Amino acid sequence: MRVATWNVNSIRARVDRVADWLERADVDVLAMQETKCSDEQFPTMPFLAAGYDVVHCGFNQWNGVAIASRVGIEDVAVGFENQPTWSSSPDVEAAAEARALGATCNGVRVWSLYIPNGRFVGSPHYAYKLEWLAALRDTAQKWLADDPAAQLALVGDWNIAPTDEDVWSIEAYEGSTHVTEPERTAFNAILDAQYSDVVRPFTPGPAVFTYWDYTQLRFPKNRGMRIDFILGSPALAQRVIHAEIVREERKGKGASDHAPVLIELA
DNA sequence: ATGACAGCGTGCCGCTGA
Repeated sequence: MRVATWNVNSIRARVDRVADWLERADVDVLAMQETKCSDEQFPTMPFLAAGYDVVHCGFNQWNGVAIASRVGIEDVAVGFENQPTWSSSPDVEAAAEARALGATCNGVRVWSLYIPNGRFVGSPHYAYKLEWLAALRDTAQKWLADDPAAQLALVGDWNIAPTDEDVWSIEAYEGSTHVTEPERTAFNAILDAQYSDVVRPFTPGPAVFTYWDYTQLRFPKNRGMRIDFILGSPALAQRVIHAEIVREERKGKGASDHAPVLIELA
């Protein structure tokens, strides 16, 4: 079974490209992030036409997560237990954002995750990011405590570069989000909860990235960041026989600024 | 060739992204 994650940066702007890649890459399950639309606006038809069922969680033009599968989608969960809430302004009541969607596909529990960006160090959004990661860690730890043999995949855009090798220049990110010690500690806490990065062993660095800014020729110069990850529970991790970052999909006009990340399970 | 931001709506600027 082939499972992938991709921050698509608007599904409406890229649905043909995504559906085309699903078929070409022989993907069974794709978790998407940053669909940037409501459930009503989500383009379901191209997925159905390609042979995939799809579930989506989106409230407005921000965030948005989805899972497409051609091997079944069961027990869909919108958000996770104790997922922190966010309010965009003082007159708007805080609510859970469209950043987490879970579904079981052919025995694998997949969570499509879009971790908050953090904006700038010390901002309310940065505190929210750290809270969000801590809550995810606690809940994900419970999932494994309840069933140590569970096949769990926590996949998506983590908005963290866990090591200095995961950015094209650590100097360029000095003082920025994504590389700070608290963010890295929060990410490592999930690894400590027995989830492992199942892609890195197949795609060692340095200079191996999943995201490249649209500006300043960052992609052709390979000045990117590794921030999209597939973290697997022990039972899932031991099934991984291949993994890759599909740089080809970052090329050309109309590409997302992220590349898909793909694993193959025995 | 991989090539000098992109997508969205309260829309033609401002916000978000990282």
